[in-house]
Amino acid sequence: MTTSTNSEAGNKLICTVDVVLLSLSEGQLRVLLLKREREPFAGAWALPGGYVHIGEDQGCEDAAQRVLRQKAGLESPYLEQLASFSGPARDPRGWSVSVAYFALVPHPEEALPGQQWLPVDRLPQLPFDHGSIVATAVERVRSKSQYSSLPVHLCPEPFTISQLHAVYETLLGEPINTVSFRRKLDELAILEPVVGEKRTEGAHRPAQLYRVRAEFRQRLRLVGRGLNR
Amino acid sequence: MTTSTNSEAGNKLICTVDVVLLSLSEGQLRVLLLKREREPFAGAWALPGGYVHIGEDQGCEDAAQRVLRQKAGLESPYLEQLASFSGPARDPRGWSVSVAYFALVPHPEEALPGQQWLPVDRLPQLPFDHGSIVATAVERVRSKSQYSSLPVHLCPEPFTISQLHAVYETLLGEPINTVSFRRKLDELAILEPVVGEKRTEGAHRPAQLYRVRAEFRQRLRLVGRGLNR
DNA sequence: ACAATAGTGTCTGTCAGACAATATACA
DNA sequence: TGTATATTGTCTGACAGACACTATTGT
Repeated sequence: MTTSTNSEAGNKLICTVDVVLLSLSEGQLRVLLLKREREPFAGAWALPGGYVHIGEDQGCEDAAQRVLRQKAGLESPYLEQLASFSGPARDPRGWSVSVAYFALVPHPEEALPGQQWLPVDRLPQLPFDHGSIVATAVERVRSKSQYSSLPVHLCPEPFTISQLHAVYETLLGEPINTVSFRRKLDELAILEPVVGEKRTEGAHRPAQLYRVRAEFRQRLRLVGRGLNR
Repeated sequence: MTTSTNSEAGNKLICTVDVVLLSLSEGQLRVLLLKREREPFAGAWALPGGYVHIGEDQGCEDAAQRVLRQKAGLESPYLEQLASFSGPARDPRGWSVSVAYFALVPHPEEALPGQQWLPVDRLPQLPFDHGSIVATAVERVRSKSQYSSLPVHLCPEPFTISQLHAVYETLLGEPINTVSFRRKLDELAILEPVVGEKRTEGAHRPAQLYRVRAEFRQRLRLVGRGLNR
């Protein structure tokens, strides 16, 4: 067994980024998977990802934004570093480090060819360790939803309080008191009302529309004592 | 400008780990710095860190444990992944990714030669981006202290509730209600009393000694609604 | 008018913080 | 006995959850 030295040829280390792009549709949290065009795992559905381009990227977050732009056509969704995954076996090409990010977007109209939005609770086996990466991201998002404004990034603007309420309930998997929810949103002061109103299907009072205030478009807001659940 | 390709020679990517080892002494949160023996920044005080050894390490966490063992002589403190730091400029040797970890230990008797424990609030300029890494770690630890059992790893066992209380107050920087604190510890059920008792300096009732229950030596315990402050 | 959802006002139980009482050591 | 800190018991204010009431639309 060779005593490993710093970073010599022959035993190259691979460095990639992977992005867990999440969205909400049909009452389910879904993740974007792409059909891989190259080996390894060509033809399999996997997370969007790619090599860090050291001539081009100013950091791994840059690389993640580039991957999102090039492979999912997205410009600047809410993006946050998740964790790094590493080891000799996770990628058949060799010892690898993947810096994983997660991003949240309102659900797009339709998936492009080679794209698929699958419910995170019913995923097939994924290549590499993408299964664990998705699981980690989902856990993080559900956890942060308990005490932050993170989920607003899943709502297409403008949205009603009821819509946002439903989003939180889906993520947390249990009912949230509507009165408390409104109170919290008030305290947080991340939303601003939009002039127009909105009417739902049926015959009832229309709901005020809101959008996220610019200051919180990229930054989160943490709540003092959670949503209290 | 070259269109960057995957990971060809000439433009090698560097992959390292860095560890923010934290401890509490004289009422201050302190970080371990080591005098660098090699370039770059030979002679400067910096975080313990090193290359990932792909022939030896089973992952970056392994590498971090190895660094702690070899450079600080520690066996298995509480260790958690912090974040990854990357970019073309953070390391003069080239485009680099560092997977950073933080670890908590009771303050050791004395620093070995070439080691130094400096207060995190009064650090000099550090090489690389070690200043940001430490800042991120401190923020994470302070934040987690609000709602988890993380700080127990800073107390030399066995310890009294009063000691632990002081640790929390130091980390959070404000007084914590003693009654609430005891109640929370009770709920958490992470501590178990040790047979012997302890007497402090003066003349007063001795305090019960506790240690962390084995189940929580490596895992954290989260509190429902924080320590409520 | 009726149905249905949006939004608000008010009461109640729970829990963190304050305060006070008790416990137990050494001097 | 006196002093100092540990530990426990009890009261109180703040706030989340429940409930009920008002608002506003289409049918």
